[in-house]
Amino acid sequence: MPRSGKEARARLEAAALELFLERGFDAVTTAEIAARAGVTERTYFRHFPDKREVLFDGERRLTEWVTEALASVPLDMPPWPAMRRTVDLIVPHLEANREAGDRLATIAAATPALQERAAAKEARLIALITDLLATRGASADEAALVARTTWGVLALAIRAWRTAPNTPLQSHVDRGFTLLGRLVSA
Amino acid sequence: MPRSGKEARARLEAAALELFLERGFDAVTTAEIAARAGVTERTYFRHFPDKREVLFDGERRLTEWVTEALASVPLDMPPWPAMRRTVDLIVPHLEANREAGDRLATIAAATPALQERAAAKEARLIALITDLLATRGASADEAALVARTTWGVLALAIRAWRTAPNTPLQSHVDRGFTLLGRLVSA
DNA sequence: GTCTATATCGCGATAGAC
DNA sequence: GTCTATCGCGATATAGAC
Repeated sequence: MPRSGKEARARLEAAALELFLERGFDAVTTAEIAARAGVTERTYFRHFPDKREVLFDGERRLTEWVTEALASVPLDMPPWPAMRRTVDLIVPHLEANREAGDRLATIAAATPALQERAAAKEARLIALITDLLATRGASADEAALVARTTWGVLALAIRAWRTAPNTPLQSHVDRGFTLLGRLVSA
Repeated sequence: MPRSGKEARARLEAAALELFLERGFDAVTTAEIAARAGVTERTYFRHFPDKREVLFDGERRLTEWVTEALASVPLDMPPWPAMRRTVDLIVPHLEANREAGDRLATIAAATPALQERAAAKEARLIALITDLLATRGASADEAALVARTTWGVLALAIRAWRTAPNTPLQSHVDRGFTLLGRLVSA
């Protein structure tokens, strides 16, 4: 049992995932997660602020992808095309991590508390994108609108992708933007 | 102390609002809310499933407004214009209930747990709108996209309205849709 | 690491309202 | 009288303080 923080954290994540999939989120206690990971409950709460957060480390990576992707887009590109390109750059990451996303979706589907947390994470991510776009020179309104709308298309595409898994995510994304364009201009 | 459930519930809401504004959400216990309302803590939890929910009765009215507004829009109107009209119909309600919204925003601003709940409520409302639009004949994708996007514009307009209170909400809404149109078609 | 506050929920009994 | 809201008591788990 390595005491090194990183490994304990990883074991906690794995233990939580197993237990949640076995019994469902509500039927598992933090004490049980800690026990299966071979640490004390106290240690659990040193790594994660609450019972839900152990499931959302993937979300951290998502924000990194977004930040990096947007940073790689030329500064003279206006907000909307910049975000379209950012979405395109994130898609491969999402495709490569499909299973993690599906697992989370499965567990969260039965747990309102996790849906809340997920909604909050998405809101925070949109706020981050808004800030990044504003830094690139967009007005506050424009930044907020572009962030919300483009991310909305991506979120929608991901959902469609879950029900139609054989179509590449990028196709769902493209279809979403096309549809949006048709709707708004009509 | 009347036994009628409605009054107890109303007293609980009022008591919670007062206490949260006095001391902040985290510094108030459910026992204190119940005490000020003249009931037991157990009774609190019979009316509200958790400590946060007591603040979100207004949200229930919001969903009613949305449902009614959309129901009043002719069925042969396509989803996007139908939602634009729906938003216009909701705006007066929002303007009439500005104070309640401001109060909630004030309390929630300092409380991540309430921001989570608010994000979740918004997600549920968007899901409701999606369903309503689908019932009117929109495809699943179209319904979801229209719901998310139009509500996004409204949410944004409300935020702008809070910082620029002298401009009518409707102007913020119109500005949002105009800006969106410019962005998407560019 | 231990200790504790407090949110949340189950159950049986009671008491207004109709 | 029947309902349903409320009470009183108790149990457990999360989360934070010391």
